Amino acid sequence: MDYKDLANVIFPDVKDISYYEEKYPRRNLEEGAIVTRFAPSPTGFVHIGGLYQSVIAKKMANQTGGIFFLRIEDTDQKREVENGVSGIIEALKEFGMSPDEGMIDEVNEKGNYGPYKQSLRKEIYQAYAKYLIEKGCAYPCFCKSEELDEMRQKQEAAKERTGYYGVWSKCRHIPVNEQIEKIKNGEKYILRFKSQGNPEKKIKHHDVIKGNVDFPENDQDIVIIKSDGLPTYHFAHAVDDHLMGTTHVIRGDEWLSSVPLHLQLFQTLGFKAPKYAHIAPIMKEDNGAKRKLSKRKDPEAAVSYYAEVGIPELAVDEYLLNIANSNFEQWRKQNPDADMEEFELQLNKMSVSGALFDMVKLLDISKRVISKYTATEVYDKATSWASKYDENLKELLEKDKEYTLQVLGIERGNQKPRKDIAKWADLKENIIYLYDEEFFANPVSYEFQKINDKAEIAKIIETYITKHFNVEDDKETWFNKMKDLAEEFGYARETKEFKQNPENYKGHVGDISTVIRICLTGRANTPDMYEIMKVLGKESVIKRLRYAIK
RNA sequence: GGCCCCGUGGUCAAGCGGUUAAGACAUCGCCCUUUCACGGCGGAGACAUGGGUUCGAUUCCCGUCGGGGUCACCA
Repeated sequence: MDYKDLANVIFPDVKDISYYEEKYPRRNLEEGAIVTRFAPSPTGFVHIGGLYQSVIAKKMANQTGGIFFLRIEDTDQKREVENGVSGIIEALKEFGMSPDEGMIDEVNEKGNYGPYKQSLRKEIYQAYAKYLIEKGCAYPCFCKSEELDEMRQKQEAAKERTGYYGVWSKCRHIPVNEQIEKIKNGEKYILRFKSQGNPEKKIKHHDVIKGNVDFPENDQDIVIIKSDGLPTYHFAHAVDDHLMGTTHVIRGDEWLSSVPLHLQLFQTLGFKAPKYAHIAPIMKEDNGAKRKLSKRKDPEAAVSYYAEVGIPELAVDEYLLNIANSNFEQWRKQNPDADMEEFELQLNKMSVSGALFDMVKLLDISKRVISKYTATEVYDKATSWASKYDENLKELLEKDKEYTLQVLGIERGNQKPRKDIAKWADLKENIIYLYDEEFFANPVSYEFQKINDKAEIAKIIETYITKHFNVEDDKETWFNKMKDLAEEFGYARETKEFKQNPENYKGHVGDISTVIRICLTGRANTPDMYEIMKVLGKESVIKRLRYAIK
């Protein structure tokens, strides 16, 4: 009885690995092309950190003429969620991170290296597990979980390293014929890797992001095939990334300490190891302590949150890119209109430690992104957001599309577009007063500022309406009339004049225009009033002004 | 606790033996402006700490402190 017999008892029916080696030939890509992937569990939930990884992975693949693929890691049935795969695919799509290969919906996929869902690759893993058994590099372990727990407790009590290794790995030393006998007797078992590592020795590893990291060699006989016949993450990672031709494993840095194990796995399987790029997580400050953005505690951890509040996907992508390479913002400043794709991301410039998530900065980026949109783009994007999250806004926008486009076009498209909308959820408050029905239906109470004498205000307004106001005026004329009005009431035509000789005036043109602004809009702060009057039109302007002083 | 990683302004970060220690966001002031937003200019604000090494350390080494990760039949 030898390893070969053992292997045949355990996996009588699986194919030889040569079958898979031929079925999935090396990819024929140019030198330097990066093949990488996003490999989430199908929980239906995409964490901002997952998006972050995808942004980086996709960018690296695109930049080098490589491939970015999506692999679903569903080897833990306990975590299975209904429609978990499509949720991920949809999210990636929204953020422009659709993969080149992999799952395209709940059941279908594209690409020649599939299946891209691990539960469908069971016999592939088993073939390689069989290969390891034959080589004497893997063995069945009959320990029960209670035994394992007990062992761990002993180790802890003795202040020894925990785990299945060295003298603790009792099943490792069971003779082959006994192993076969136990299996034939129906004893339950799982498969473990027979580690050849020596923790006294160090391995040198160069991580693309973290740089040089030295670890003790791995000597843990980790589980490779679980009792349900599915592989553990570690084993699946080695087999899949080998077969799928992954050149760079870009993943969260919680995996960094598994590198010695993974390297060992690749080596004993006879695979060429990929390069590793371990990404620091996005953190959040919590009572003075730092922790990863948490799915349970932090709404902004979910990628869906950004859609809900109406932050454009592009803004989120750019923010993430900015965390990845801080020189992105310099590049953006020099190339304000360039596509994000043109920026060249460098993995080795990434920070080795986790950045605190900065919503304020994201919103700042978002303001810039939105300020660049045309009125039509704002209309389309805002309407699509509103149709999901704000029916009232949707109605408002759609009631008179032409009018809305004018409203959205105020101070837009020029050299210095307004940067006052950070997210679609802010839009309604920003424009609602420009709609007459809303304006008259919900009169806001406001306070006049410098000029607050009712009679004086009425006189100013009446004079403006009868003597000066004309929607046909060009901006300069309009502006001069405002100054004329100021002068008539004893206010300086120019702010500067007033500042130089305040004793000569009751105030300056700004005080007069503020009166009109407040009467017209109910607000002290608005975009350019000339443009607003143009959009409102003659009738509305007069109606509003009269209404205010009646 | 063992192992590993990290510690530059409030935040993100350049710099990596000799710098007036960049820049962005936030903040404050001024300018621009009929208001606001934008934009422009300027201010305040940092090398965790103690020892070395060195002519000279933010940069190199060690300790301390602080932060993070990891030690599953989860990924």
